[in-house]
Amino acid sequence: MARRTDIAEVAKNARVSKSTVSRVINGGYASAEVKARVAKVIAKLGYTPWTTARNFSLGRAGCFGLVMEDSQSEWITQILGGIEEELTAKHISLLVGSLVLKGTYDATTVLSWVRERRVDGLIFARPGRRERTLVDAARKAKVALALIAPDESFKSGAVLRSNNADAGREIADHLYELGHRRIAFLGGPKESLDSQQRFEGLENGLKARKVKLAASNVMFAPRYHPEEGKAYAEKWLKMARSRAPTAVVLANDTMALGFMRTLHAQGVGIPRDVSVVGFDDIPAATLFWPGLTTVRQQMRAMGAAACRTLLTALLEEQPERSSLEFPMDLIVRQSTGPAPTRSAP
Amino acid sequence: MARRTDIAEVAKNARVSKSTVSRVINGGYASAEVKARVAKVIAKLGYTPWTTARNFSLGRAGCFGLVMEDSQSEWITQILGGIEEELTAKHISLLVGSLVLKGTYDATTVLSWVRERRVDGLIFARPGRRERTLVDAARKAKVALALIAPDESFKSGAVLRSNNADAGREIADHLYELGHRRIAFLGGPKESLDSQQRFEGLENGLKARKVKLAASNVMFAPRYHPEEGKAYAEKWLKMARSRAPTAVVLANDTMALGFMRTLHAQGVGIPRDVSVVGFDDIPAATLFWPGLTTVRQQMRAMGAAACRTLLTALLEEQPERSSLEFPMDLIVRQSTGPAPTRSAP
DNA sequence: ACAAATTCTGGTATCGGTTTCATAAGTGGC
DNA sequence: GCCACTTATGAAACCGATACCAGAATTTGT
Repeated sequence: MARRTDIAEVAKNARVSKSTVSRVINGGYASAEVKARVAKVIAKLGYTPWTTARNFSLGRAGCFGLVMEDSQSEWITQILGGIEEELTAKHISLLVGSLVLKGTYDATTVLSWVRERRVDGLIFARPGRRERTLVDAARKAKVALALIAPDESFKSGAVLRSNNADAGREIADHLYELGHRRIAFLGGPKESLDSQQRFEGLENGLKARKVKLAASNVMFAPRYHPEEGKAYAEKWLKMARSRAPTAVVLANDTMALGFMRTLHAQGVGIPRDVSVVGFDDIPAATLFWPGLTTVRQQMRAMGAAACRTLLTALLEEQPERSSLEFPMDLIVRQSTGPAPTRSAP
Repeated sequence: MARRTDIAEVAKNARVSKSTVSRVINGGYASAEVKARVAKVIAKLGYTPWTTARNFSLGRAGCFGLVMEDSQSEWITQILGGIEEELTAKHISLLVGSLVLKGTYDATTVLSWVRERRVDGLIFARPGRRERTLVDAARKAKVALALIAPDESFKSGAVLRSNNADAGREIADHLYELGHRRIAFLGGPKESLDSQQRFEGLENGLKARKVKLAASNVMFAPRYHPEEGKAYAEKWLKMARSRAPTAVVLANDTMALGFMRTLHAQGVGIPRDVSVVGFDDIPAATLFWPGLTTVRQQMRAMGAAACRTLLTALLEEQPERSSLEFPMDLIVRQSTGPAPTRSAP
């Protein structure tokens, strides 16, 4: 088994020292003549530095870890797309680390990344409550952190978040302009900041239009789940048409789809009888009929930004400490339409 | 900045040599007394070997690479779940490698894993045509391979695949028992082996029941896409009810949902007027009304198996060379029902 | 023209593990 | 009680890159 060519072999062939070869590769002092000669030898031998050796020498891991919950995996494509983009663009090609799925809340993997592999940074993609202890542990271990989260209370690390409040306001405008005045909101768990912020945005947006959300039309479900949408749909069906909300905003798409699915099965027309708005723009949102009006998060951009902050922290040795807000994009599909005229038969 | 404790420090504290500490950790000769003493010191100092150094010394990368297409990302949760399971169970805790998404067919990342990082193995999750060149390149580079693919023509590496044919037959039985005799199949691209095998299974299953698939009821779409399902739905709507298939099998769920969505919008009842079966069991399959009857692949098990073969190849230094077939699970939901009675008004 | 600063280069130490080798101490067979 | 074999242990080499340092060559400044 022929050994792979190493830096010493290149040095020998180019009649220079290992140090010089290293400098040519990484950009230190080197005369034009030597640079050219070494480059030629490298090309001829097809030499590539061995990443592991380089990382070992530099005292790095050469990778970031990405942590996310199972249920968040809808976004993974986008987040990873953003990360890839950022890392391959850099001359220092760090490898995207790993990804953990914790069906059985298994923190050991993540902790082993920190303790044993000593990753150069951790990206938490939309950590839930259970992940908070992990985030704290990571912070204690002084790993560079980037959090894609609505939470502003994190005391260190970069925080990337979507502007839920603006999105809520935008939805308010959209619905108002369609003539809706009786609007309902079904949030996720009370502790979910996303849910809270989305609600507040909606409420403020409506308030600016002098529309009030009736307290009875504001609810919070214990979990983001289609069944919760279904439960609310059943409640909606029991209301007198003259009092039922003409538009319902649900804090995420799965709930919204559960809601629509149930109404649909009962012959309720969407948006004829009620308009529906979700959050997140999951793939299924387009597959449905009618297509779900929803709000998209710039996950790709957030993934890229997370990476960028970790990279600067790593290269410039300064702790990352920033907070960035990303606008959300309202995607109007067919599930929202003009409010039904009050005088129905 | 206090340096992390290294093996030398442990050795000093336990009054033994580095070699001995290493042996205690990795299981070489060591007297019971020494083992205990070293273990105690390790616990006291909270020592953990640095993965990068270990890998460097062993000449390994300590990670596998996972390659998949954007569009395949529906399965990522399951595949990764299986991989995680397998790796964390092993005492030799290899880190799950990375994941690439090639919106712009970017092979450089994967090739850099092989050339620079020198990954210990590559897992290709359902590689498409474009990935074939990558697979070939990887094979040429003599990296251990595990392919989650329907293709049996791969000459080396482990191949994990779903038993599409059996699934096709199972669907045939299911539909036959519901009374369906006029059945249609809409496949994916002609070159897609998955699609072919699914079709053949269905055809054979029906043949065994003496039911023939009319040639006009067998089509192959140029891509797996909801629009193709929609196009076929429009065709279906134009057929005379007495000649239109009473059940349609589509080669994947997105097409099936596109099909259902279009019919639904036109007031066609499912399964009252036509039964629908898909393949893959994507998350959206449950969100729809009616829920889509489909076939689930054991992605988790396949991910785990892929890992296992790579691990044995790595540890026992023998090239992996195997082929495993996994049964698929028919998930009956509401989109299939009794065939409509022939004598409709 | 000479000192100072800058550019260039090679030798050697270094990162933190594992592995080889030599040697020592037990262990068992006959 | 001697030889062969297994078990224990430490010293030193090693993996392949980068970093530091000293010295040589070149450029710059006055």
